Amino acid sequence: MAERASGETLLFLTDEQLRKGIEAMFFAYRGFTADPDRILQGMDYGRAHHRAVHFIHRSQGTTVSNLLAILGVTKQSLNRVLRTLIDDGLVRSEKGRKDARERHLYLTAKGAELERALSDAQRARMRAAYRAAGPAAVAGFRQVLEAMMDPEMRLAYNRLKEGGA
Amino acid sequence: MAERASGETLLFLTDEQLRKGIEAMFFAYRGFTADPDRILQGMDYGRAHHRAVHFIHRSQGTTVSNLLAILGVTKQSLNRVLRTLIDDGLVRSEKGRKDARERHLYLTAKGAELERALSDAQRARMRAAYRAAGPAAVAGFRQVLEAMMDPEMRLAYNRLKEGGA
DNA sequence: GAATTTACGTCAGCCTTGTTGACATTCCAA
DNA sequence: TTGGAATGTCAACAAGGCTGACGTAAATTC
Repeated sequence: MAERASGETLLFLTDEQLRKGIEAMFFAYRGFTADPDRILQGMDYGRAHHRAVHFIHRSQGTTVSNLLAILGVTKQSLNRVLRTLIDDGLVRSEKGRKDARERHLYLTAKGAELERALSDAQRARMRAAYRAAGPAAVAGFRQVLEAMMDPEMRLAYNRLKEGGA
Repeated sequence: MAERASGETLLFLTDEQLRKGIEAMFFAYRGFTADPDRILQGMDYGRAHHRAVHFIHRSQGTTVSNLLAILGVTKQSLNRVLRTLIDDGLVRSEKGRKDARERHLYLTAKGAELERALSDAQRARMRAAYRAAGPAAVAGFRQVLEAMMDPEMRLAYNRLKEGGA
């Protein structure tokens, strides 16, 4: 607790400590997805739809290939999800003006409504966890998570962070 | 940064801050699973096998129903995974002595070998992240994750923590 | 202007991992 | 002895990944 946080000192990390962290990630991620999953079940949508809706909301007008890079799935997989969202009127797809090959994606009012329901639920849990742990813990939480990402994902993450409204 | 960590003060948490946390979880979890996934691909196993092997290693001699509770899947789903692991000689299943309905699960030498390969990879990433972030951040990381779990999962997590070698 | 590349959509088929429902067995406990 | 718990297993299905192949339109390059 009283040590330097700047990582110059090589920490002694036992396998035990690391294993606890691994299991914490596992169980916490379950909680992290539980509330949106509950909302989605019963609708014809799943976690994949949630992810698409989240990132389209985040970056209105983003292109398909950009979304592909962020989500890290194949275009066939994304397309299946996107098609249902478009057919159901949650997402609008627009030909690019500058480059007409690109499709720009937007949430419709209906899509924004679902996004709000999902993110409200997820934020509520995150808020409760943040409050329970306190601001210093939150800072550490974010630091460790960022350090755990693959470099490309860290880039994507930071691009999103900046772009934030 | 200079505030109390004990949660008495109600924090002001913007949707922006919370969203960043949500996205950090998403991208970090991808990194978290990436290395074991890479090892598993090519073998006949997947992430579900990893989880089973991990928790059997963790609690040698655990029963099927205990594993079921920890993993949060149906017995049919777990059984499929378990059967291949047993058939391939990675896991040994033993009738209980006290209660012969129960099956106690153990890793064989071969199973322990796979477990080691997987957890070495996962620990390496976790270790790097912990070192990069520093000990104070690590404490916060764990606090927030624990606060994010569902209560039953937190119980399971804590039971495992105590049981640790 | 022709050839190539890029962005996207789509069809078909496969795999893993989750689900529900039904049923059999074994065995503990009241 | 009888009900319920712990387990195994069969069948069927769905979500959401994947690969491979093909088509089209538009941009870019030669």
